[in-house]
Amino acid sequence: MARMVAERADAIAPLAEVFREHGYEGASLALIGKATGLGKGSLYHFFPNGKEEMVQAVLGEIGQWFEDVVYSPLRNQSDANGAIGAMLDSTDQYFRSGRRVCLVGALAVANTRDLFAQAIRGYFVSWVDALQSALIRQGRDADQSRILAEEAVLAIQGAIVLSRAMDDPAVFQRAIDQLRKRLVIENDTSNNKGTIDDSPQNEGRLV
Amino acid sequence: MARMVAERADAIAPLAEVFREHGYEGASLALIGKATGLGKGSLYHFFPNGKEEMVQAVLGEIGQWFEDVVYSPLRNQSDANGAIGAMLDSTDQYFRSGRRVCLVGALAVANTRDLFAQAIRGYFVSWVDALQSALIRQGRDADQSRILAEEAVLAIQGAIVLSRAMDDPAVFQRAIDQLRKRLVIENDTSNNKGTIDDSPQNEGRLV
DNA sequence: TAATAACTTTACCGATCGGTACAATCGCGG
DNA sequence: CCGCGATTGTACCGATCGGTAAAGTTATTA
Repeated sequence: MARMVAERADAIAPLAEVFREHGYEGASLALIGKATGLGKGSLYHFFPNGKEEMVQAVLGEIGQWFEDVVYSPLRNQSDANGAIGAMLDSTDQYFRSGRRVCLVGALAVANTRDLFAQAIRGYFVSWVDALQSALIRQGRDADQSRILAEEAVLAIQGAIVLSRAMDDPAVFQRAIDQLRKRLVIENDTSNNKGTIDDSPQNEGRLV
Repeated sequence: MARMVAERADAIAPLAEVFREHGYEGASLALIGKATGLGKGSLYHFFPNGKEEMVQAVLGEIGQWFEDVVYSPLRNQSDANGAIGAMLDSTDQYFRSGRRVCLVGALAVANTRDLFAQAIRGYFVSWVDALQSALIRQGRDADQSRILAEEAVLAIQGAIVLSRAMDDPAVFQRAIDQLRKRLVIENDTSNNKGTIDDSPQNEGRLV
C-alpha cells in the first residue's frame, strides 16, 4: 500500500488547482478534500487556519515559482532580451494559453481581495518591477520601461479574461505575439544597433 | 410613504452591484435582499428562476447600456475617431478608473462561466467588432484593426485586474492614456470640431 | 520495543445556503 | 367599495457550509 501519511507540500498543487477553478468561496472543504485526497482532519492538521491559510500557502508557492522562473531572470540574467522572451514563453505555458486562470488575478477582483491584499500586490509589483528592470537593460528609457512593463503585465491578465470569455486560446496567443513584438528587440547580427521608436504608433519598437 | 410595490426594473441596478462585489456564488439571497430591499418572496416573484435569472437580467441590462453608449457609436458614428475617444471616456467612468469590477469579466474567469457563456461571449465579441469597425473607418488596415481592437478590450480588462491588485486607480488611468495614444489619431488639422485643452491633465490634447 | 509525535477518521456543531409554500396585504379597475 | 391579480412577509425545507473535538492509527525515535 502506498504511504498513508501525506506531506503538506503534496497538497499545495491540488489546492492551487481547486482554488483556481472554484475561487476562494467556491472551493468548499468537500471539493478541497476530493482534490487533495485529504480529510478535514488532515487538512486542518496541515493548515490550522483553514481555507485562508491554504490560499496563503498556495500564493507563497506561486510567488516562489514566479520568482525563480520569471522575476529573477528578468532582474539578473545578463541577456535581458532573452529573459523577456523566456518570460513570454513561460507565461504562455503556465497559463496554458489562457485556459488556466491566474489565481492571483482572480483573487484581485473577488470580494476576498482584502484578505490576501499583500500577497496579491506583491505578486504584481514584483512582476512589473522585474520586467521594467529587463527593459531598462535593453537600453530603454526608465519611464518608458515602467509604462511598457505595466502594459505587458496587464495585457497578460486581460488576455486570460478575454480568451476565456471567447473560449478561444488563440486570443491569448495573439496577445503574447503582440507583446513579443513590442518587448523583444529582434537582433539581426548583420545590421546596426538601431534606435527605439517611442512614437505612439510604434511605441517601443525597433526601427 | 413611497410606493410599496416595487418594479422588477428597479431591482436590476442593485443586483448588478451586489453581483459585482460578491460574485455569483458569493452573492447570497440574504445579501441580495439587503441590496435590493426585497424579500425572497418578491425576488422569486420577479425572477422565478432565482439567481441565474437575476444575473441574466443584469447581463442584459449591461449589454444594452454598452450597445447604446459604446458599441453603436463605434459602429455608426461618422466621426470614428471621436467615437473611440468617447469610448475611452465612458469606459473610464463606467469602471470608475478600475475601482469597479467588470461583472462580465469576473464571470468569465469564474467556474460559473458556462451558465452565462453566451452573454459573456456576446459582450466581448460586440465590443471588439464595434471597435474594429471604428478603427477601419479611421483608415486602418482591417487585419491590424482587428488586432488593435482585441488588444484594447483586453487591456481594459487587464487594467481593472491590475489596478485593483495594486489598489491604485492611476494604473487604470495610465492604461486608458496609453490606449488613447495608440487608438486616437490626433493629427487632423483639417476640420477640427474640438478644442484644445491646456489644463495640466490634458495638456495640448484634442478633447 | 516502548514512548512519542505525526497524521487520519469519524461524528458532530451551529449557521447559512438556495429555494418553496402560502397566507396576508396591497393597488387598481370595475 | 368590491374583487382580483400583483406583490410581499414569514415560516420552513433539506443540503451544505466552515470548523471543532477527540479517539484511533501510523510512523519515528530513543
